Amino acid sequence: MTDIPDRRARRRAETQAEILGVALDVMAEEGVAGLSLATVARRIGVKPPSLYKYFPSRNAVYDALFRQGQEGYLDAVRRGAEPYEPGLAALGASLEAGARWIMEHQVLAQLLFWRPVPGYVPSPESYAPATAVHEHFARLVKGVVERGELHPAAAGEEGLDLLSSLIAGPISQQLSNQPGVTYERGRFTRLVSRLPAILTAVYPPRRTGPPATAPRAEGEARGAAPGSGGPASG
Amino acid sequence: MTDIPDRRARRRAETQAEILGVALDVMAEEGVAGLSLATVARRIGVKPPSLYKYFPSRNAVYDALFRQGQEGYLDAVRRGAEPYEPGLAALGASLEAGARWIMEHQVLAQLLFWRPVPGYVPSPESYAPATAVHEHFARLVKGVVERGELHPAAAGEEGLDLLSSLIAGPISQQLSNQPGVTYERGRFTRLVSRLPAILTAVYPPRRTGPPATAPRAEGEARGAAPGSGGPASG
DNA sequence: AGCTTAAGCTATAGGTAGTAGCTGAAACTG
DNA sequence: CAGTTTCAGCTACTACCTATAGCTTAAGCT
Repeated sequence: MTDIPDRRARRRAETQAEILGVALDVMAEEGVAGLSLATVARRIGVKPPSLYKYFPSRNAVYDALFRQGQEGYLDAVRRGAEPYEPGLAALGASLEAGARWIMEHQVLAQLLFWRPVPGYVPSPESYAPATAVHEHFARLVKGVVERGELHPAAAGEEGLDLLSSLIAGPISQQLSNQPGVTYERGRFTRLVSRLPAILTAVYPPRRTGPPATAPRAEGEARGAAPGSGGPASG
Repeated sequence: MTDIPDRRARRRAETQAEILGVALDVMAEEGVAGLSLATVARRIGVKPPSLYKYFPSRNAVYDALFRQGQEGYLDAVRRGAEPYEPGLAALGASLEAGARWIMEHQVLAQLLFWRPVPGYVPSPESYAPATAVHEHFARLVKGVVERGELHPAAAGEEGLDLLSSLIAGPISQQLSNQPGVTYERGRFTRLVSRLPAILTAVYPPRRTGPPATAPRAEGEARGAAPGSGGPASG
């Protein structure tokens, strides 16, 4: 039974993966910026300098995790949209899938979306999937517009900025005010399901022209709605 | 010329203030979690242990800054609303004033709204103004509702959560994607001025009842508008 | 079987937060 | 004004961290 050709490489990869896993644990306990390689080494049963055989520096560990996170998040938002044909439903599902992934990977999310580690800057390779995420949502919004569910302006630069801000809001609030809570039980995550309606209200798909300009159109405003039940219901 | 009674206390307060100021500088350069008391000591011209005569620990420095920040932010949102009588305009002005304060105090804002420092938890005293901020906005929204500019649901728990998420979105995006940029030149801060219109769209002031429930009310949606100019404009 | 490579180690440098205890001067007090 | 207290600064030290240098040993390739 000849072993797999490069047994060494496999072992090495396994150890690297173990390091990253333990690093995530430590970050969950001590805070993202509180990662200590010495603690990781202690837990996997080696002396601290041995870790440098697998990663050239602490920041390299962060970078590997950053990359893992970007790829996981990209995968999540893609899978979320997959079951649907292009349209508002696909966009909503993708947003929710992303939010769920974030709540299940809160430590990685902090690393991705905030910049909590002094001295660490993502390498271009690790950052690459972030661009893909942006393109993914741009494509989704374009699909929504083409289907006539949103005004074309939604696919413009400002529209995409607004979209990213709309999703960043509940996520950010949830992570900082109720960390450790699941998606279902979050006071802010529940708002994610209302984003499609809000988007529709901001960029209504009117043949009659672009959205109105008056910021305080009293009697005319309507359309966006709480996700379920009456106002202020659970 | 008898000196001011407690000359020592004044000196001491001055030194404490100097420490906090330099600490802010260091945090701006090295990252919020990258504050090093040794660096601060070097800059103000003393040896590191001397700082412990003024603050019992590094976290105490963070806590003093946290408190300063909370008070500054509370002051900003209050002043922002002051010139207006209760209503949507006051709410909008308060949101914008808060956003401006944040962009002018980005380091403090990170300390306040994210939790970037492992091991530091705000003391109850320092956290107190945060509650006041929440009450401030609750009161403002109540005023808007009483003036008939928003549906009463906006003043409910979920409405206030939505409001805080709506403002947290652009702020969070701005801080993490374009830090160091002024309020005026921010790609995301410009969205802040559109929040009142978005709120109006989500909680339209209808006598006919609570906002509609259907999340994808296609033809019916309208009302929320870009702050100025056409869609996707500057 | 022998050679190569890599994974672990110890020792060390240089950085940090924080404590203990000393000293000298500034500021209160009789 | 003199004595006393208080406090701001210091040095020395502990314990921890990241990271490097260089050695040893064993696993794995040829």
